[in-house]
Amino acid sequence: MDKPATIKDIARKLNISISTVSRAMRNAADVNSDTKKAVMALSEELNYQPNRLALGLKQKQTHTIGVIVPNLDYVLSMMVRGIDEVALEAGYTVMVCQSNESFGREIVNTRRLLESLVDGFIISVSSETKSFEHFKKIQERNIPMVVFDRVTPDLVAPSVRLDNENGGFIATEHLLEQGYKRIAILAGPKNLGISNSRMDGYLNALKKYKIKKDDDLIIHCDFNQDYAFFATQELLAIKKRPDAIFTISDRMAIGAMLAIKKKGLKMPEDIGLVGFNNEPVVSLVTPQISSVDMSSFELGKAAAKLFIETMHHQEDMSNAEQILKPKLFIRESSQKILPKITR
Amino acid sequence: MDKPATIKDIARKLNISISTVSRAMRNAADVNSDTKKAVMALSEELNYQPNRLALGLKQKQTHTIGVIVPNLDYVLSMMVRGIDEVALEAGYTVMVCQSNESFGREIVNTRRLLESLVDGFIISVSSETKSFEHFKKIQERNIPMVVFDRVTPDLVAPSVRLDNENGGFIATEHLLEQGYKRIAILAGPKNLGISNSRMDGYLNALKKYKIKKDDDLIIHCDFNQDYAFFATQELLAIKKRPDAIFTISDRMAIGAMLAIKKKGLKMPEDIGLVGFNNEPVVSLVTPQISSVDMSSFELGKAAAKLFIETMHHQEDMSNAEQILKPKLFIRESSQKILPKITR
DNA sequence: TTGTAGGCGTTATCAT
DNA sequence: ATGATAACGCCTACAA
Repeated sequence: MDKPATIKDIARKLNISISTVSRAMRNAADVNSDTKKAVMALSEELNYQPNRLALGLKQKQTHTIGVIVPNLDYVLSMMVRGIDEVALEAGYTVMVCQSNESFGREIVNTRRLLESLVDGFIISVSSETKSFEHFKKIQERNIPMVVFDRVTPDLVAPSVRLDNENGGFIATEHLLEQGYKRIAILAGPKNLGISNSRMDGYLNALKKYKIKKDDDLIIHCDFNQDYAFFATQELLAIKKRPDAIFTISDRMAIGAMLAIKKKGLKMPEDIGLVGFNNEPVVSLVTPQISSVDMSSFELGKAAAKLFIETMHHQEDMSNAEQILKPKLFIRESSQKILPKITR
Repeated sequence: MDKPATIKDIARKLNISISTVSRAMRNAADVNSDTKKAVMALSEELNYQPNRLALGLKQKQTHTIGVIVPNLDYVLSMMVRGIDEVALEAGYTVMVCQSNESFGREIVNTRRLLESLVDGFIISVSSETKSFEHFKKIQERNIPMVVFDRVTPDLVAPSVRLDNENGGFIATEHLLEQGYKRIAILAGPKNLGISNSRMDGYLNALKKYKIKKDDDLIIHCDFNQDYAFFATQELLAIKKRPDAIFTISDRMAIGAMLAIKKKGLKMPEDIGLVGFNNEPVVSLVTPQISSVDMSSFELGKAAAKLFIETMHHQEDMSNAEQILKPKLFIRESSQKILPKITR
């Protein structure tokens, strides 16, 4: 009972040829229904399962999509679920690899998946990645590739992402509308497009409201609660401290919140706070934190759909770009002015 | 530049035989260093990458581990990271599939991975799964398989899990020690071993403290915040309401907390609450929720290590069982009696 | 040290 | 309707 049955075994036992069995399996048109039945019965009995490696080797496609993500936090695991959903539907198996935000791991993952002859890639790049040669190798081979979420201009490929600039803008504009004047931003690593875009949105909002940007209020730190905590402590220590903080992730917002509480400041009265991602946790903490929502699950689905389109179209789709609109969820941490009730 | 270079291409260009190239690649002992150099140079130039399918087909092993998990929530994604870590180290690629808590998806995933000739499986079973035939097929083929986290007696295999019974016990005992008398439990689906074990621990603790179990206080509900919310509302509505609740997950604890707050009850004074998993969120909410910790990352690593052992050992390891000890983190939600300060 | 040939499990082409 | 055969990319006896 050890090694799997092959069509060869079936052919031998049935005294017919391999090719007939092969045809019967995929119930091709021109095969006697009796032999077909016999083949089916025996393959059932022997618990036959096709060998995907052989198949892949032969047809040069594996019906597998390689997905590379920097981690599996709340947002990304939702996206992966979305990808999975659509891919499965379309008959693809998904192979998920985590780069762990490491450039090296990303390269290894890419190579392995390439060697495994995946039919294509859906990628969100690691925060450490500054060179894109490993991904360009994919493109040189003409293998379909879609990037999602963390998109970068250095990598020209069909992409699905949030309108991060707009996300940064609406978050900041909201704070301005609430009357906050000195708004700080906790941004991510400098090379990360997602971070820069959100910051651009922040800067545009300031500009619109004719507020000069103050470099003291712009902090780059790791995507991480602890860093955000310390960064916020520093922010709160400067002479003219900010009266609001926009963080480009909820994790960071949590860190900021803790630092604010520790300092004894009240939200939204003393200081406003807006995060990004709208993870469930933000409505569980006190005060509830306002946050920019992207619907991660939908974004994942969109990425997979775009991928499948890319597969089927012959033309170059490298500038297909799908941009989802963010939505701000306003909560206690930033709502200084209560909405008027009109009647 | 389209299709990948093969050793055949290299052989042809170098006017040597395929086997020589093959040997040179894996720098076998008996190959002229000049030809070796030439091969290396050319393979570099052609950007040669071995074809894993061909390799796998030939050697009947793919250096790939199939991992099947019910979802990618906080706990499981930490475990997957642990698995990934160890597997990568050992030269394995990990293929993660989510069953989405669906029996059907689990079967499909298993079949696909089997067809892909993964070298083995590391599995956490879906909550919906009551029949295990699909997994037994793996074992019939003598393919190594380790189950982790969600382990069940219906599936005999090497396993790594938390001592869930003990987890339930220490949580409940803690509540009893704090003076709570009517302790309810929000358990998971009835067929889920992880849930039953935690409940056993709960029952044992009651027994130890000579408290009769009260079926009104034992609720089975989905692993889910909303269900827990409603279940708790019902619990709080009965005439002799519980004065403490133990939930077998933190998600459920959150749901319970919300219901408790809504009812206007105070933790820990009016009612005690203990969760399970010790996810970061429990120390962010107010009050902070006590929770039983399992170190998910370590558990994942242990699972992968056990898997690799299983691979290398010839003997049957099906009753290898590794059980990690849980640890209770006591927080505001259950600490009625403040610890005495001794001097 | 290098080459030849057969085979891994499957499909596809061409016969029959 | 069915069979024989070559091929996919690689490895491995065995032979030279």
